[in-house]
Amino acid sequence: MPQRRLFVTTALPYANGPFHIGHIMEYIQADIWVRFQRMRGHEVHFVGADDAHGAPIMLAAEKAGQAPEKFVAEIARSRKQYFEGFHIAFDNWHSTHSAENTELSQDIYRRLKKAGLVYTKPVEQFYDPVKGMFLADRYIKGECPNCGAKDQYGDACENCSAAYAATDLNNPYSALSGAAPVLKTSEHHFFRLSDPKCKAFLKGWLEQPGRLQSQVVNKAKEWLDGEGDKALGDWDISRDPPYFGIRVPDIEEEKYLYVWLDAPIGYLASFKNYCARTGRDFEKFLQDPGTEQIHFIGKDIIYFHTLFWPAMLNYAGKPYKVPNHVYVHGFITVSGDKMSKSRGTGISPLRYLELGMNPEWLRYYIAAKLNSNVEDIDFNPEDFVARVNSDLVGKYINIASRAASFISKYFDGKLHDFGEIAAPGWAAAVAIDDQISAAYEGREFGKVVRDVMAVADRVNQRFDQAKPWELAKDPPRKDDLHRACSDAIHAFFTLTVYLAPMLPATAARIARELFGLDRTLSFGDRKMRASRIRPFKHLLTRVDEKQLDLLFDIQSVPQASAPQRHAEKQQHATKEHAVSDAISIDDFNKLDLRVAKITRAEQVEGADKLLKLTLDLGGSMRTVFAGIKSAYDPASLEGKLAVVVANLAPRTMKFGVSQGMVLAASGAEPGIFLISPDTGAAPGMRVK
RNA sequence: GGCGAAUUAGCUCAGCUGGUUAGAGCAGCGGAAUCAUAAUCCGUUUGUCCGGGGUUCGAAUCCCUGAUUCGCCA
Repeated sequence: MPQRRLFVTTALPYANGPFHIGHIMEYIQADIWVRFQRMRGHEVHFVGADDAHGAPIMLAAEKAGQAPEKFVAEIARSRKQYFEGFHIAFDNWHSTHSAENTELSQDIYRRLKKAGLVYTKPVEQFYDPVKGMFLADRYIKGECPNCGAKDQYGDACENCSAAYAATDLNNPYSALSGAAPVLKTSEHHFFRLSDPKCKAFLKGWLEQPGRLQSQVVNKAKEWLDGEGDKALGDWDISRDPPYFGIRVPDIEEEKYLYVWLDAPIGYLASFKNYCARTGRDFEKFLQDPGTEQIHFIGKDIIYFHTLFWPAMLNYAGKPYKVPNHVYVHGFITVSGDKMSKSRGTGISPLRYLELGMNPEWLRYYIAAKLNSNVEDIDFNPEDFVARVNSDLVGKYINIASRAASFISKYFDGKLHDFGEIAAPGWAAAVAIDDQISAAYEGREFGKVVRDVMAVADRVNQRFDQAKPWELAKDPPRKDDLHRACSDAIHAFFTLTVYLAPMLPATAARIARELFGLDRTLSFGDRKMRASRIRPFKHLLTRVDEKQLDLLFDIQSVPQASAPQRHAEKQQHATKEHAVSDAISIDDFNKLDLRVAKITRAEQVEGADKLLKLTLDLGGSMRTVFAGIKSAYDPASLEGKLAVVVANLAPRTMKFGVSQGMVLAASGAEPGIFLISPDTGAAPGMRVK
């Protein structure tokens, strides 16, 4: 199989807020695909960036009392914790507000102009005389010209659902300043998308077999082939100041490129930044005919990615290349409801992590529901619990769990060598390799999951039929025991290879800790049969339904600013107590750190940061106040293990005496994370 | 209002270009087992394949029509 060179991106998130579950779903989808391609030995470069420009960000920054540069930089800083938290392995993360993007965007603009596809014409638009800026439709309100309803937006009436132009509104006013807008004319730059050669190119591009999903082709052709007032129009690509964006080059007047022009160019900017960082030749790479440029996007931005984007790239010419594929996914709903930030529904990815929920549960669940269609998928809590607990833990992990103990106990970890013989469980697993591979390639992750679980079922069945627990009591049949258990372990390894793109961390642990493999898994490993294993350790816990209750308990979602404040305070506290110079072991030994079990956790009346914890230190009980209210719901803490500084002098606080301190991690980014001992630790144990 | 997509067991979903009595997992029910993180195994129930027409020897699958939901456009 020839090696492929893949340049893969995910849609650029708008830098005006934190990630929501929809972003995470897209990243998980792309990441799984990318990891699979890497396991097949292909060369993959996977990049993303923040989409930092445009009026909404400019206004949001203004509202926050910040320069837009600073505003988007802060958003950018918050991204890392999501990628690390959900094992999303971008090679590079950049921003459209960057030198690379300015250079590339202006370059592409110039080339389009040179190709005769850019022209200017005057546009009359509402202007806010107080703010001193032109107003997009969404910033204009007024009375509906049809039914007279008040406070309607400039595009459609929420009351009678009539559609109209902003200029049709009666008594219009600016949603920003309240001032009556005036009509004002300015010169705008347009991209001649309606040019016949442009449309002909797009038609050819769209219809290239295998390039796009058929549903996407149909949608795009609807726009492309529109007639009359639905005909494809030219694209307004400039904005007047004030605007946070990239200057239109080579003109005297101050004008900016529309954010949607420079946004997709951010894919290339991020990649260029990455090339510079890793010593690659950006232009050479793009021009290599073998390079495949692939974009993962959501269905809401098909328009931009199937019309504007390929046309821009095509007419900009070399070194730019048109996308090879645009892979579109649907939205994620939660219990059937459309996600809505304003209503506070949906799942907060950060909260998911803060609750200590395993990111691979979510990766697996999303994978199990994804296919190659543009369909919405639903996050259903009961379904989530069932899939993770039954499939992942009950079927798949259980194979290793039940077979490994015999191997360790009776065979000193050595596995049976089947030689040329294809043991049945392992053979069944290896036999589906082509369909697994094809399903991954075609983004049919749900099929991967179904196929893998079908084999897991069969392996469990065989294991039951062999009755190893009886064989173990019958010394003459020890060889049968060895075969049955070894076959199960071999099959388990093959299934682990198949699931590795979805469960990268668990697969890596299995490879390392169970099979002693000190390298990353490749798809070629599917046929490998190890000669021995190490003792089995707990691999994956089950989902506790209580965690889901907390995940959906909107009331207790930490306010965005609260963790931040706390983190600042923590840093402060660290400074106060910091031992800046090296310390001796004796100094360290002064600390009496103990494992403690949180037996009770309660809200403290009147305290906005504290929770009152009752700790079991293995015999003695303590009361400790911890400043973790912003990050933890009391109910989620009960029963958990923590680490406590047991010999800290008691301190009288407003709400009582605190007899120690619970250790937690926090950094510049929001979030507080309790330090918890690994499974097996018991209350009272000393931590050293 | 126009165009398009979706609608299959309690839940989540498979069912490719029409072909025998419509499938899986989970949940439910009855049993077995006790190696395994109460996991596993065996057996078993459930469907007007959204409604109604039509094409066909034969339709969940094609056509028409209605309902609901969701998009895109106006």
